[in-house]
Order: sequence, then structure tokens, then C-alpha cells
Amino acid sequence: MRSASDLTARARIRDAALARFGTDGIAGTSVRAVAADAGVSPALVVHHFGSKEGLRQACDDYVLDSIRSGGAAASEALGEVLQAATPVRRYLARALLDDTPAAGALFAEIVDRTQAWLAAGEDEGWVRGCADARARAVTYVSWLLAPLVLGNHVGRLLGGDPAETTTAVRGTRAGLEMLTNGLFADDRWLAAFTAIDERKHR
Amino acid sequence: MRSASDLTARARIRDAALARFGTDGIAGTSVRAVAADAGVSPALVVHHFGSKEGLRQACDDYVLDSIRSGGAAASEALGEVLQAATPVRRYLARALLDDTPAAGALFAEIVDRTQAWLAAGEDEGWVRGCADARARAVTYVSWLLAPLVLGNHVGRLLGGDPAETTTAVRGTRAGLEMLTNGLFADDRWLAAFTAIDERKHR
DNA sequence: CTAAGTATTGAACACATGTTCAGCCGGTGT
DNA sequence: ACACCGGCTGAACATGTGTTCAATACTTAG
Repeated sequence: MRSASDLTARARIRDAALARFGTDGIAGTSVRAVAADAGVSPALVVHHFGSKEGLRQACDDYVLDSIRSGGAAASEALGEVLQAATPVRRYLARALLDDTPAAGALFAEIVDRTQAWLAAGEDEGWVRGCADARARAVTYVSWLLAPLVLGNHVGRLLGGDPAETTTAVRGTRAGLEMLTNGLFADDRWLAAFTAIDERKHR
Repeated sequence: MRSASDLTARARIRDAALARFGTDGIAGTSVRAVAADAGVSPALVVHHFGSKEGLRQACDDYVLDSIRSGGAAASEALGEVLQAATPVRRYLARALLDDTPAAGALFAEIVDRTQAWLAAGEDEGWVRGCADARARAVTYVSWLLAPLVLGNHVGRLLGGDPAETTTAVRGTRAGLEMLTNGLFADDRWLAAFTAIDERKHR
């Protein structure tokens, strides 16, 4: 475990920014606050990153790299993300909401990988067929991302602190059950939706 | 359809704030910008709402009311939310991420309702049983909320603009398919997860 | 019509923000 | 020994922020 003090100042600033951006949002975080957290003068952060925007991009690049390098060839495309360090997760959630280009690219990349993974599973017989593979991949990724984005609320309701493993486990297990056995015992909702949809398209 | 100009200034300010807060985040929105959108002086917004914080609370109350009154006794507990006006949706997503007390209360309330709804369905036989009803309700709500929070990215990948119905339909349908038929054809992931979990707890 | 009260504004204030700049410190090469 | 150069800082600047306040327009009651 690295201690904060033996990192280069540049890295300390990046880590502090990651944490603060994730907690308070990018607009809600001041350069001064980041500098203070890193034990550094505000002038140094702009010396290293050019501007606040530059700092944000550095954060984008950092989480992008740490996710991509994490397990490019891993089977479960998103498993790595969910197990990344918590500040990274929170920052990722913020970035996705703030809709930065980097976040969009990352989301698209995750979806692509997941779609390929699901297609492979379909070939091998352990994933069911479906009408719209693209839509399914997008929806599936959204679902995996959801507890991450809503982590605070989910954690609060499931007891224990949000970062803790044991609370995430309950949600993950419940999700897996739904994905394996299904949630609804008959197709009443699916049929109802299809009916409405067709009526609208006529 | 009401036009913007025949609303009371107070309502215009609230609507403008709702939209801007949802788009740019609360910290990223200035009182002046809201005032300009509402065609009003900055001084008036604080005259009506006391402070920027007061304005945010008014927005919280507004979406809370419009959701609660929308369909308190409706069957699908969250269906109303997803069909609410788009600015409200975007604001709700922001509020959930910013973790305001009001948002937390709303999330808890939605989960409670959903859990009751699922329990009823279980009694009536159209919802499958499960090990952890609470966790399932929380996860289910997260899933329904996910496309809302990640709306931009989902919409972009599914084509068309995010607010449009036709793009949301694809995702919703894919989701319903997964919830009805299941996604995985066998229980390899569920079994694997259970195995890991048990090993950890021994 | 007058009085009262509310809606609304323009100008101002105090403060926080992102950014700049001239300079200091400490190590490295010559 | 010197010069040099990158990490680093304190003070300053311009601007944008939330908020205040006195004063004006507008509506409504007596």
C-alpha cells in the first residue's frame, strides 16, 4: 500500500482531484480544494496540468487507462470496473453523468466489448437469444453501472457503508438471480409492452 | 400545452432552474443563468426562494410532488417516473447523484413501494420467489433508474436523440425480455458467485 | 382616489473562483 | 565555483458568484 506522502506531487494532485471530483462533482470542486488536499499550492496544479480542464482530462485518461489495462482480455467485461478502487468508481459515475467525450467513448467501448461477450455466450449456448442484441448490450451495461452510479442510496438501504463488499454482494446476488431465473414468472408485462408498442406503430 | 410566458414568474424560475440544474448540475448553474432563462432579474429569484439552496429545495419538492401525485396507487410503481417530463427526469438523476436528503428519501420511498408491489406479485404468482426481497427491490429500482441516469450515453448508442420515445423503447423492450426470460441460459454465473461468496464467508 | 402591500428591478457588496507572474529553492551538469 | 532548470510558492488580478438593499412599477383593498 502506497502512502500519500511518497508519491510525486503530480500524482498526489491527480489522486486528490479524482476523489474530490467524484465526491463533489467537477463544477463543485475548486482548484484550491484539490491543492489543499494534495498539500500543495493552487499554482502548482495549474503548473502541472495547465488548467482545471486539463486536470479533468488527466483524470479521464487515468481512469480510462486503469480500466483498459485492468483486464482487456478478461471474460466479464465490466467486472474489473466494479472492483476498481472506490474513488475511481465515483469519478467514473460523475464523468458519465457530466457527459464528457471521454466518458462517452468509454461507455461505448464497454458496450462493444459486452456485446461481443454476449454474442460469444450465445454461440456457446449459455446466453439466451434475443431480438435486439445492441439494445440488450446497452441495457445490460446500464444495469451493471447502475449500482455504481447510485451507490450511495443503494448502500444506505442495504445497510453498511456503500464502499463495503458485503452490501454490494446482496445487490449483485439479487441481480444475478434475476438474470438467471428471470424476475417475472409469465410474460404479461412483455406482452403488454409489445401490444402498446405495436398499437403506437400502426 | 402551456406556454412559458403565461406562467407566474415564480413558476417560470422553478422550471428554468429544473432544466438548468438537470443539464449543468446544481453547482454548475448560476443564479444569473436561471434568471436569464426565466426572463427575470437575479434579485427576483432570491426574493422568491430565499437563496440558491432554497431554489434547489423547491425543485426537490416539485419533482417529489409530481411523482407522488402522479400515480400513488398505480400498479407499476416507477412507470410514472420514467414517463414524467424530461427536465424532471434529468433533474432527478442529478439529485440522486448529488445525494441530497430529499433524493435519498425519494429513492427509499420508491424502493418501498416497489418491494410491496413485487411481494404482491409474488403472492399472485406472476413474480418469482427470491432469497433477499429487499436486495431485489433495491436492485430492480436501480435498474429502472439506470437508463434515466445514463440517458445521454444510452440514447447516443441506440440512435436518435435521448429524449425520444423510440430509442427508449428499444432499451425497455430488451430489459423486459431479460426480466421475463432471463439472460443466462444456465446458472453458471450464479453458481460461481455463490461459490466465491461462500468461500469468503467460511 | 388613496393606501398598502406585493412583484420586480439596478446597482452594489463581499467573497470565491481560475489563472498569471515574478521569484525562490534545491539539485545537476560543467 | 558557477549557471541552469524544473518543481514550487505567495501575492496579485480579473471575473463570476450568491446575496443585499433601496427604490420603482403594479395590483388590490378601503
